[in-house]
Amino acid sequence: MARNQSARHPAPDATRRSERSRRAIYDAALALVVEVGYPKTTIEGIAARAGVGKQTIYRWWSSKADVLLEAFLDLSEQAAETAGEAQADGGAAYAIPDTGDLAADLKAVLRATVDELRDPAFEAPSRALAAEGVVNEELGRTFVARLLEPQLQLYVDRLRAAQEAGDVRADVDPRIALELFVSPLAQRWLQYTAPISHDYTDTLVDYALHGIAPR
Amino acid sequence: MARNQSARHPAPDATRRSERSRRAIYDAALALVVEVGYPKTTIEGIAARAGVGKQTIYRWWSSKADVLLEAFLDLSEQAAETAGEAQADGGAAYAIPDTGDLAADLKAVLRATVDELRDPAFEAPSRALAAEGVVNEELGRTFVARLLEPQLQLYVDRLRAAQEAGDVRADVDPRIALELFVSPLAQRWLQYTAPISHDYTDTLVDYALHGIAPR
Amino acid sequence: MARNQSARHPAPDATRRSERSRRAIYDAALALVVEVGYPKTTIEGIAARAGVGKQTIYRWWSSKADVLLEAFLDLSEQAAETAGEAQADGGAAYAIPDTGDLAADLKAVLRATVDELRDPAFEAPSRALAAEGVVNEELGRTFVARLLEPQLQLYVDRLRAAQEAGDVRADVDPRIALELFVSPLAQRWLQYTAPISHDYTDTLVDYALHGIAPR
Amino acid sequence: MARNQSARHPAPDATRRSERSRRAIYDAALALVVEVGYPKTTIEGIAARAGVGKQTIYRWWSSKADVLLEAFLDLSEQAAETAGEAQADGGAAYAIPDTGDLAADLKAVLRATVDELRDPAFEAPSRALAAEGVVNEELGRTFVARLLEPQLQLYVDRLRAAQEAGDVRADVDPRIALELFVSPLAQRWLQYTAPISHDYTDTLVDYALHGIAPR
DNA sequence: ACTTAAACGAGACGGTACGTCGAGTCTTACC
DNA sequence: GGTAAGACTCGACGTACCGTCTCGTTTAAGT
Repeated sequence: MARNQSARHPAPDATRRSERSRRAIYDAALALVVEVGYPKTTIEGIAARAGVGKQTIYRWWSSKADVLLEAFLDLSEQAAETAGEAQADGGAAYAIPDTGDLAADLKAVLRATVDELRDPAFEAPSRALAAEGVVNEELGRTFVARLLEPQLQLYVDRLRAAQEAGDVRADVDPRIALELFVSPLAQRWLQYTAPISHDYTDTLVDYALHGIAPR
Repeated sequence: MARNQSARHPAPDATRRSERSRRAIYDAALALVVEVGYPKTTIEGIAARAGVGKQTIYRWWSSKADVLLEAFLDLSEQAAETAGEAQADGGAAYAIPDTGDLAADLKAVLRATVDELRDPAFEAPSRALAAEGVVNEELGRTFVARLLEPQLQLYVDRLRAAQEAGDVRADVDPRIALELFVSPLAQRWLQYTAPISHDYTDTLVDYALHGIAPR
Repeated sequence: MARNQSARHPAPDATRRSERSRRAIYDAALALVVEVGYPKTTIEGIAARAGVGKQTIYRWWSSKADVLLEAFLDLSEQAAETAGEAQADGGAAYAIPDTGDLAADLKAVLRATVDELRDPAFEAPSRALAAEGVVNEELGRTFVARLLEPQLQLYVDRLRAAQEAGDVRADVDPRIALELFVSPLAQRWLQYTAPISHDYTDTLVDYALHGIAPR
Repeated sequence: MARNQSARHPAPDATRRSERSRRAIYDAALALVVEVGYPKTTIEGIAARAGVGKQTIYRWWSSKADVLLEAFLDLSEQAAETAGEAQADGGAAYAIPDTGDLAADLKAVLRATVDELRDPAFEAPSRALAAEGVVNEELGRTFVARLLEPQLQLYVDRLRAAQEAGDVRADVDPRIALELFVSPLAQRWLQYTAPISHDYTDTLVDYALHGIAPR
């Protein structure tokens, strides 16, 4: 995304880019999405609030969604760095704890996720990006690759460890397995199909680990 | 949804409504969403294609999303009626077959769902509605209540039957259980997190029934 | 004007016409022109205010200007009848007094005209009709024939009497002569070129009678 | 007129204004008024014909009448410059000739005016503006101040010269005197009360100079 | 008095234009 | 050459009325 190196104009010189403007644009975009919602957030509005010319936005990003995506990635990275042991490779990732009790570890992480999903500063932009991604495949794939997949990979890692510890069957595909508890939460949140809670995610983990058929 | 009896104008007289225009608007809206995509579908475009004045749309619906929602509901109902034993109450519902083999029944239905999700005539509008619903809570809830939940209820029914047959544990909540295989498919489709296939949904059913922990 | 007997529909049956509606339409049209001005007076507005269907207006008149013209003619006739000795032929005409003093008679009538031009109930509709007539030749000619010319004819009559009395030269064309004092007043009023007053019209009469060259 | 510095938007920067667009708008407005008439001339039509966005019109003018007024002023100035000895101050004014024969001078100028009033390129827009001015006092006053009064002033000047030469009585008010021949012509033209011709204006001058009473 | 057809009130309809907003492009002046 | 500012063309918005077209419902003439 971003970086429209398609045959536009001469192609901007990134070394002369104004860091100040970039930050102001990120801040304005995120603030507006929280305050007035994504559909009413406009490029003109972002430019005005950031004290920036419209052209400066069009020079570096290709669309409103693109601006917001980068702003949100930036926000996530900042949050990651702030909140502690950021990973070396710049990923926004914490590892999932491994106390030896898989169920407890998953429940803990999912409870934290539930809490995060309720924080307006995260909810508004991520909802907006998710919505845009549903209808705009390119953005959707970027969103997944840059934000979602790295997080899911943490579950894959934890599940692999569990397989080695014998807590998960060896023939199970971890990438699919994680969806048993992650996707239901995602759908309830995204589509308002039902409320989310700590109890709910606990239940999901239990069902996912042991199935719903009689043992 | 629709029918904004809030203090708009005097409130139109539904008995005088033109059935012809309504149908033409549904057809135009669905066709445009398929052809040019939801964001480029405009009220003016729908009106022009339907051979209808813009005011006729604004008189009966409050937004583009609202038009499309009703158009899609109508389409679903028609499809249900066409395809066979429609329910008495106008519900768009088929029951899930009960051959006695729960796994096989679920796999069959999910395979059919995968196929449907790939039909452009259904995919374009439902994707558009889902996206809009993510960012517009009111529409989202209506979408769920009118379209999604009735379909999910069929799974609830089948799972309850399975509980009585002893194929699902009695302490399992069917409304949550169904999410183990429905939500992962939904998320992959909606967010392009990974490809969908018959094999994939088969696997989901197996994991959901028996869990991922060693038996 | 009015009575569009052109090949429209079957042609309405005037004998069954609702007198009540006609009056209500006249009243509404005149009131709206006074209250909101001619451009903001709409057919829908007149119909609503008169408690009448739009079709009832379109059935009997061909345009907004046409409605107002008849309404104003009706108003003029009423005013004429009310104010005294209406002429036999239904004309809205009083004769100009003939006291033997031409200058005094003309000044008196023009002073009365100045007063009438300041009465909002007359000013608003007649201004509207005059304006429409400037740009719509057909209406303009009707306006002149039905309203203006009958009034000017009174001056012609008075001037002819004056010619017989030797107060006006025999070789003067009365139809042109009257314009020397009527048109300046009309232009000042219509076009706001300068204020109008009794003194002003008195002066006009003096100049017109004796010229501006040295005697 | 124009320049609505009232609390609209931030107020556009006139130095950045596109001269090309302005000219194109003037040309389109005048052409449309001539071709389809004032009522059927629309802002959208002007914009389309001028190859200009609607917003560019709304940015610089407040109404259709305002556009046309400026277009016509511009046309008049151009005509003045083209046709000869334009005044220094940008006034659209020629002096009225002074051959020593007042009657002949006035008749010559009025004959020229009659001819001009028949030129469609002038007639259509000036009729439209006059009509609008009748019903819209603000525009009417601007029309008079910017277009009409400067022309009438020429008559005032000529009449004053005539007073000094002893051809007009000293106690006559030239501003009123000029109306004796100008206003009748104006009214016949504006309101279609009677045809205009060179003979007619000659007669007006004779009547105005010497009056209609016996000498 | 009863019938019946036209006028009537109401208002939905296909349209056109309104005046506004924002998109994305282009130009100007500044640093 | 990047930038703030903002004018530009363009397209869609949602609204107001236009003039036409049904709908029942009066209502007045002719049986």
